[in-house]
Amino acid sequence: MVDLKTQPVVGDEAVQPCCPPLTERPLSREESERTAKMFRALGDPVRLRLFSRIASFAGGEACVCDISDVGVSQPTVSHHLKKLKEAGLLTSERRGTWVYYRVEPSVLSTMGQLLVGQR
Amino acid sequence: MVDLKTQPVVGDEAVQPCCPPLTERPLSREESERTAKMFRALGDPVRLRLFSRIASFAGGEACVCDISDVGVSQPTVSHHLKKLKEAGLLTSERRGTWVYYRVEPSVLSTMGQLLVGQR
DNA sequence: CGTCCATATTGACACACATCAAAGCGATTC
DNA sequence: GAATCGCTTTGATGTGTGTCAATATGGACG
Repeated sequence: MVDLKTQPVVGDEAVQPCCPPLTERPLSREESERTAKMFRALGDPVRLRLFSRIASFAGGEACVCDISDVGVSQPTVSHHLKKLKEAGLLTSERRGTWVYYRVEPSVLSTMGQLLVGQR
Repeated sequence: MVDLKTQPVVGDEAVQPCCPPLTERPLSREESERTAKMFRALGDPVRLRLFSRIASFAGGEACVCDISDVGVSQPTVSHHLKKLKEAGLLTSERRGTWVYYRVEPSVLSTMGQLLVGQR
Protein backbone atom coordinates (compact mmCIF):
# COMPACT_ATOMS: atom_id res chain seq x y z
CA MET A 1 0.00 0.00 0.00
CA VAL A 2 2.50 2.57 1.14
CA ASP A 3 5.65 2.13 -0.85
CA LEU A 4 8.56 4.04 0.60
CA LYS A 5 11.13 2.93 -1.93
CA THR A 6 11.52 6.39 -3.33
CA GLN A 7 13.87 8.80 -1.58
CA PRO A 8 14.25 11.64 -4.05
CA VAL A 9 15.99 14.92 -3.48
CA VAL A 10 14.33 18.24 -2.94
CA GLY A 11 14.03 20.46 -5.97
CA ASP A 12 15.36 20.08 -9.47
CA GLU A 13 18.92 20.15 -8.21
CA ALA A 14 20.37 18.12 -5.37
CA VAL A 15 20.01 19.79 -2.01
CA GLN A 16 22.59 19.71 0.71
CA PRO A 17 21.69 20.38 4.37
CA CYS A 18 19.90 23.42 2.99
CA CYS A 19 20.20 26.26 5.44
CA PRO A 20 20.73 27.09 9.06
CA PRO A 21 17.85 28.58 11.04
CA LEU A 22 16.92 32.04 9.82
CA THR A 23 17.91 33.36 13.23
CA GLU A 24 21.44 31.97 13.18
CA ARG A 25 23.06 33.99 10.43
CA PRO A 26 22.02 36.00 7.37
CA LEU A 27 21.17 33.89 4.34
CA SER A 28 23.40 34.17 1.30
CA ARG A 29 21.91 35.14 -2.01
CA GLU A 30 21.93 31.59 -3.31
CA GLU A 31 20.41 30.21 -0.12
CA SER A 32 17.68 32.81 -0.20
CA GLU A 33 16.82 32.04 -3.84
CA ARG A 34 16.47 28.36 -3.13
CA THR A 35 14.56 28.77 0.10
CA ALA A 36 12.24 31.49 -1.17
CA LYS A 37 11.08 29.09 -3.86
CA MET A 38 9.72 26.73 -1.21
CA PHE A 39 8.01 29.45 0.78
CA ARG A 40 6.53 30.97 -2.34
CA ALA A 41 5.12 27.58 -3.30
CA LEU A 42 3.15 27.56 -0.04
CA GLY A 43 2.25 31.23 -0.44
CA ASP A 44 -0.91 30.63 -2.43
CA PRO A 45 -4.16 29.67 -0.65
CA VAL A 46 -5.12 27.05 -3.22
CA ARG A 47 -1.68 25.44 -3.18
CA LEU A 48 -1.63 25.47 0.60
CA ARG A 49 -4.96 23.67 0.72
CA LEU A 50 -3.84 21.12 -1.85
CA PHE A 51 -0.63 20.54 0.06
CA SER A 52 -2.45 20.19 3.35
CA ARG A 53 -4.94 17.75 1.84
CA ILE A 54 -2.16 15.56 0.51
CA ALA A 55 -0.10 15.80 3.70
CA SER A 56 -3.05 14.80 5.86
CA PHE A 57 -4.46 12.12 3.55
CA ALA A 58 -4.60 8.55 4.79
CA GLY A 59 -1.53 6.69 3.58
CA GLY A 60 0.44 9.87 3.01
CA GLU A 61 -0.55 10.13 -0.60
CA ALA A 62 -3.55 11.23 -2.58
CA CYS A 63 -4.87 10.89 -6.08
CA VAL A 64 -5.58 14.16 -7.85
CA CYS A 65 -9.24 13.21 -7.90
CA ASP A 66 -9.20 13.00 -4.09
CA ILE A 67 -8.16 16.58 -3.58
CA SER A 68 -9.24 18.61 -6.59
CA ASP A 69 -12.45 20.08 -5.20
CA VAL A 70 -10.90 23.28 -3.95
CA GLY A 71 -12.98 25.70 -5.97
CA VAL A 72 -10.87 26.14 -9.08
CA SER A 73 -10.92 24.35 -12.42
CA GLN A 74 -9.15 21.06 -12.87
CA PRO A 75 -6.39 22.50 -15.12
CA THR A 76 -5.67 25.05 -12.43
CA VAL A 77 -5.32 22.29 -9.85
CA SER A 78 -2.87 20.56 -12.15
CA HIS A 79 -0.95 23.81 -12.58
CA HIS A 80 -0.60 24.25 -8.82
CA LEU A 81 0.46 20.66 -8.26
CA LYS A 82 3.17 21.16 -10.85
CA LYS A 83 4.42 24.24 -9.02
CA LEU A 84 4.56 22.40 -5.72
CA LYS A 85 6.50 19.64 -7.44
CA GLU A 86 8.94 22.09 -9.02
CA ALA A 87 9.58 23.60 -5.61
CA GLY A 88 10.50 20.14 -4.36
CA LEU A 89 7.58 19.87 -1.96
CA LEU A 90 5.73 17.05 -3.69
CA THR A 91 6.50 13.97 -5.74
CA SER A 92 4.13 12.26 -8.11
CA GLU A 93 3.69 8.82 -9.53
CA ARG A 94 1.32 7.51 -12.15
CA ARG A 95 -0.43 4.25 -11.31
CA GLY A 96 -2.75 3.14 -14.03
CA THR A 97 -5.27 5.82 -14.78
CA TRP A 98 -4.55 7.84 -11.70
CA VAL A 99 -1.68 10.06 -10.59
CA TYR A 100 -0.74 10.04 -6.92
CA TYR A 101 1.00 12.87 -5.11
CA ARG A 102 2.84 12.64 -1.82
CA VAL A 103 4.78 15.06 0.34
CA GLU A 104 8.52 14.88 -0.11
CA PRO A 105 9.52 13.38 3.25
CA SER A 106 12.38 15.68 4.22
CA VAL A 107 10.62 18.91 3.34
CA LEU A 108 8.52 19.56 6.42
CA SER A 109 11.33 19.12 8.92
CA THR A 110 13.77 21.05 6.73
CA MET A 111 11.49 24.06 6.50
CA GLY A 112 10.61 23.68 10.17
CA GLN A 113 14.25 23.82 11.20
CA LEU A 114 14.68 26.90 9.09
CA LEU A 115 12.12 28.59 11.29
CA VAL A 116 12.63 27.19 14.75
CA GLY A 117 16.09 25.62 14.74
CA GLN A 118 17.01 22.25 16.19
CA ARG A 119 14.11 20.10 17.36
CA MET B 1 -0.35 55.50 15.52
CA VAL B 2 -1.79 52.07 15.24
CA ASP B 3 -1.82 50.59 11.78
CA LEU B 4 -4.28 47.73 11.75
CA LYS B 5 -2.88 46.29 8.56
CA THR B 6 0.37 45.55 10.36
CA GLN B 7 -1.17 43.48 13.11
CA PRO B 8 0.12 39.89 13.26
CA VAL B 9 -1.81 37.36 11.28
CA VAL B 10 -1.21 34.72 13.91
CA GLY B 11 -3.20 34.97 17.09
CA ASP B 12 -2.01 34.21 20.60
CA GLU B 13 -2.18 30.54 21.53
CA ALA B 14 -4.98 31.09 24.01
CA VAL B 15 -7.03 33.35 21.79
CA GLN B 16 -6.81 31.75 18.40
CA PRO B 17 -4.47 28.80 17.79
CA CYS B 18 -4.16 29.77 14.13
CA CYS B 19 -3.91 26.41 12.49
CA PRO B 20 -3.08 22.83 13.21
CA PRO B 21 -0.07 21.22 11.55
CA LEU B 22 -0.53 20.92 7.80
CA THR B 23 -0.38 17.15 8.19
CA GLU B 24 -3.20 16.92 10.71
CA ARG B 25 -6.21 17.90 8.65
CA PRO B 26 -6.98 19.85 5.48
CA LEU B 27 -6.92 23.61 5.94
CA SER B 28 -10.17 25.50 5.50
CA ARG B 29 -10.37 28.27 2.98
CA GLU B 30 -10.07 30.98 5.61
CA GLU B 31 -7.15 29.27 7.30
CA SER B 32 -5.35 28.87 4.01
CA GLU B 33 -5.85 32.54 3.11
CA ARG B 34 -4.44 33.67 6.41
CA THR B 35 -1.53 31.27 6.41
CA ALA B 36 -0.59 31.73 2.77
CA LYS B 37 -0.07 35.41 3.46
CA MET B 38 2.76 34.60 5.85
CA PHE B 39 4.43 32.09 3.56
CA ARG B 40 4.14 34.45 0.61
CA ALA B 41 5.89 37.16 2.61
CA LEU B 42 8.91 34.88 2.93
CA GLY B 43 8.60 33.79 -0.68
CA ASP B 44 10.84 36.49 -2.12
CA PRO B 45 14.64 36.17 -1.98
CA VAL B 46 15.20 39.79 -1.00
CA ARG B 47 12.57 39.68 1.73
CA LEU B 48 13.96 36.40 3.03
CA ARG B 49 17.44 37.91 3.28
CA LEU B 50 16.14 41.01 5.02
CA PHE B 51 14.15 38.88 7.45
CA SER B 52 17.12 36.62 8.14
CA ARG B 53 19.39 39.59 8.72
CA ILE B 54 17.00 41.08 11.24
CA ALA B 55 16.31 37.75 12.94
CA SER B 56 20.01 37.02 13.37
CA PHE B 57 21.08 40.54 14.32
CA ALA B 58 22.60 41.14 17.73
CA GLY B 59 19.91 42.32 20.12
CA GLY B 60 17.11 40.89 18.04
CA GLU B 61 16.56 44.09 16.15
CA ALA B 62 18.21 46.00 13.35
CA CYS B 63 18.16 49.48 11.93
CA VAL B 64 17.27 49.68 8.24
CA CYS B 65 20.74 51.03 7.57
CA ASP B 66 22.22 47.84 9.07
CA ILE B 67 20.53 45.54 6.58
CA SER B 68 19.80 47.48 3.42
CA ASP B 69 22.80 46.40 1.35
CA VAL B 70 21.04 43.51 -0.34
CA GLY B 71 21.48 44.65 -3.91
CA VAL B 72 18.30 46.60 -4.50
CA SER B 73 17.50 50.30 -4.16
CA GLN B 74 16.52 51.90 -0.88
CA PRO B 75 12.86 52.36 -1.82
CA THR B 76 12.68 48.69 -2.71
CA VAL B 77 14.09 47.71 0.68
CA SER B 78 11.48 49.90 2.32
CA HIS B 79 8.77 48.31 0.20
CA HIS B 80 9.79 44.81 1.26
CA LEU B 81 10.01 45.69 4.94
CA LYS B 82 6.48 47.07 4.69
CA LYS B 83 5.25 43.80 3.21
CA LEU B 84 6.88 41.77 5.96
CA LYS B 85 5.23 44.05 8.47
CA GLU B 86 1.82 43.71 6.84
CA ALA B 87 2.16 39.94 6.98
CA GLY B 88 2.72 40.21 10.71
CA LEU B 89 6.29 38.95 10.61
CA LEU B 90 8.00 42.17 11.69
CA THR B 91 7.36 45.14 13.92
CA SER B 92 9.04 48.50 13.62
CA GLU B 93 9.81 51.40 15.90
CA ARG B 94 11.27 54.79 15.14
CA ARG B 95 14.02 55.99 17.46
CA GLY B 96 15.35 59.37 16.51
CA THR B 97 16.52 59.38 12.96
CA TRP B 98 16.55 55.61 12.60
CA VAL B 99 13.84 52.98 12.30
CA TYR B 100 14.40 49.63 13.96
CA TYR B 101 12.77 46.39 12.86
CA ARG B 102 12.43 43.23 14.93
CA VAL B 103 10.88 39.82 14.38
CA GLU B 104 7.42 39.41 15.85
CA PRO B 105 8.18 36.93 18.65
CA SER B 106 5.40 34.39 18.15
CA VAL B 107 5.80 34.09 14.42
CA LEU B 108 8.68 31.67 14.06
CA SER B 109 7.29 29.03 16.38
CA THR B 110 3.80 29.40 14.98
CA MET B 111 4.94 28.82 11.43
CA GLY B 112 7.24 26.05 12.64
CA GLN B 113 4.37 24.22 14.31
CA LEU B 114 2.40 24.50 11.11
CA LEU B 115 5.11 22.45 9.43
CA VAL B 116 6.35 20.02 12.04
CA GLY B 117 3.64 19.90 14.70
CA GLN B 118 4.20 20.00 18.45
CA ARG B 119 7.71 20.74 19.61
C1' DC C 1 14.94 78.68 9.66
C1' DG C 2 17.67 75.79 6.57
C1' DT C 3 20.28 71.79 5.68
C1' DC C 4 21.39 67.20 5.97
C1' DC C 5 20.38 62.44 6.95
C1' DA C 6 17.38 58.20 7.18
C1' DT C 7 13.33 56.25 5.71
C1' DA C 8 8.75 56.17 3.43
C1' DT C 9 5.59 57.05 -0.39
C1' DT C 10 4.24 57.83 -5.23
C1' DG C 11 4.05 56.79 -9.97
C1' DA C 12 5.42 54.19 -13.85
C1' DC C 13 6.73 49.99 -16.05
C1' DA C 14 7.94 45.34 -17.14
C1' DC C 15 7.24 40.87 -15.91
C1' DA C 16 5.29 37.03 -13.22
C1' DC C 17 1.32 34.52 -12.13
C1' DA C 18 -3.48 32.62 -11.27
C1' DT C 19 -7.16 31.35 -13.95
C1' DC C 20 -10.03 29.14 -17.55
C1' DA C 21 -11.40 26.93 -22.09
C1' DA C 22 -9.74 23.99 -25.39
C1' DA C 23 -6.83 20.62 -27.01
C1' DG C 24 -3.52 16.75 -26.06
C1' DC C 25 -1.98 12.43 -23.93
C1' DG C 26 -1.76 7.96 -21.45
C1' DA C 27 -4.29 4.14 -19.83
C1' DT C 28 -8.51 1.32 -19.44
C1' DT C 29 -12.62 -0.78 -21.31
C1' DC C 30 -15.66 -2.06 -24.77
C1' DG D 1 -9.79 0.51 -33.04
C1' DA D 2 -13.09 3.64 -30.79
C1' DA D 3 -14.84 5.62 -26.81
C1' DT D 4 -14.06 7.15 -22.30
C1' DC D 5 -11.73 8.57 -18.09
C1' DG D 6 -8.03 11.08 -15.47
C1' DC D 7 -4.83 14.31 -15.88
C1' DT D 8 -1.54 17.60 -18.28
C1' DT D 9 -0.34 21.13 -21.56
C1' DT D 10 -1.26 25.15 -24.40
C1' DG D 11 -2.86 29.68 -25.29
C1' DA D 12 -5.11 33.78 -23.89
C1' DT D 13 -6.25 37.21 -20.43
C1' DG D 14 -6.52 40.04 -16.47
C1' DT D 15 -4.34 40.96 -12.11
C1' DG D 16 -0.46 41.14 -8.96
C1' DT D 17 4.21 42.45 -7.85
C1' DG D 18 9.22 43.73 -7.83
C1' DT D 19 11.82 47.45 -9.27
C1' DC D 20 13.51 52.18 -9.73
C1' DA D 21 13.62 57.42 -10.02
C1' DA D 22 11.57 61.14 -8.08
C1' DT D 23 9.49 63.13 -4.35
C1' DA D 24 7.87 63.51 0.38
C1' DT D 25 8.31 63.13 5.43
C1' DG D 26 10.42 63.49 9.80
C1' DG D 27 14.02 64.15 12.94
C1' DA D 28 18.75 66.15 14.19
C1' DC D 29 21.80 69.90 14.21
C1' DG D 30 23.70 74.13 13.12
